[in-house]
Amino acid sequence: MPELPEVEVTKQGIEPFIQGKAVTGVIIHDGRLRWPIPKNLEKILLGQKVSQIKRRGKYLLFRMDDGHLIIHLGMTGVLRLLKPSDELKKHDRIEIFFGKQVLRLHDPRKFGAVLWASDESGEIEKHPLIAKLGVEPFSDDFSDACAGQHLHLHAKGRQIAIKQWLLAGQAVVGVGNIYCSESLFSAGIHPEMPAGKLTLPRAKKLASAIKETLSKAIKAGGSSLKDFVNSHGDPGHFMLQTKVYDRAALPCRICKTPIKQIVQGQRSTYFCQKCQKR
DNA sequence: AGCTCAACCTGGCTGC
DNA sequence: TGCAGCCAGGTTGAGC
Repeated sequence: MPELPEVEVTKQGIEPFIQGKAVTGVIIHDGRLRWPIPKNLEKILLGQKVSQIKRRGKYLLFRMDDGHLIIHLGMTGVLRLLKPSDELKKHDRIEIFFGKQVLRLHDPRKFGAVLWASDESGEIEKHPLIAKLGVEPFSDDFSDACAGQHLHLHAKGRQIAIKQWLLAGQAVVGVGNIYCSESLFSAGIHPEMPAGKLTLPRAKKLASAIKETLSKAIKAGGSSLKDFVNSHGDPGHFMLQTKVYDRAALPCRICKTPIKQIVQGQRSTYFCQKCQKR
């Protein structure tokens, strides 16, 4: 479920309600996520206040008194703020209490992560999981003025298919599997083109396609995802109509050519052979 | 350094 | 209805 837009919407939905609140308890129901949830997390977090929530790529960074609580939703994670009396669901992995509210991570596939990074261990930007991430798509580092050049420079010399290169997130973060296919379609770029062949004009086009795709999705998430606060319904999978993703053999919305599905780096890619050029 | 690929884990869907 | 097989929004880490 979570690509960057969902993570951003989660952040925006939760932050106003727990900002300034102190942790009053932690219950780990099943800590066997991507990495084990630290067993002493309750001891660490108890009494610490959340001053803000930042998002870096698909990571949520809760700024606490003595460090950062890092949460990643993986493939299937959902984070919601509920009442402690609300019924616990199967696959709820951890609860973090803030007085009369509780933050619950629901994650069937356990690809998510809940970690602690103390201030003593260094700046959060230098944390091993954060340090090598590409630039944020909505930051000054990816402004309309420089985003094209940024992509162009990063892609230089790379032989890897542009789809896999973009998905890897080393140039720009947050372009997951769905929005990767969508952005390449919007930019008219064939997913199998070697990244190094990206010209500056096409890089500029790709950069604006990425930003537009993601911002539309954030808006859609903001309006169609139920709130993350006191919401019992499963938000499920809310995408606006996609242009190519999950549309194998269906007609291209522009030229009617059947959409092709291929596998690249163990992930599905969807594209239009006529609209997208190498 | 760049690239490929297995692995982590559960559930839902398809087809026999 | 049951069961095997395949697929799924992410990311690391091993190995070449």
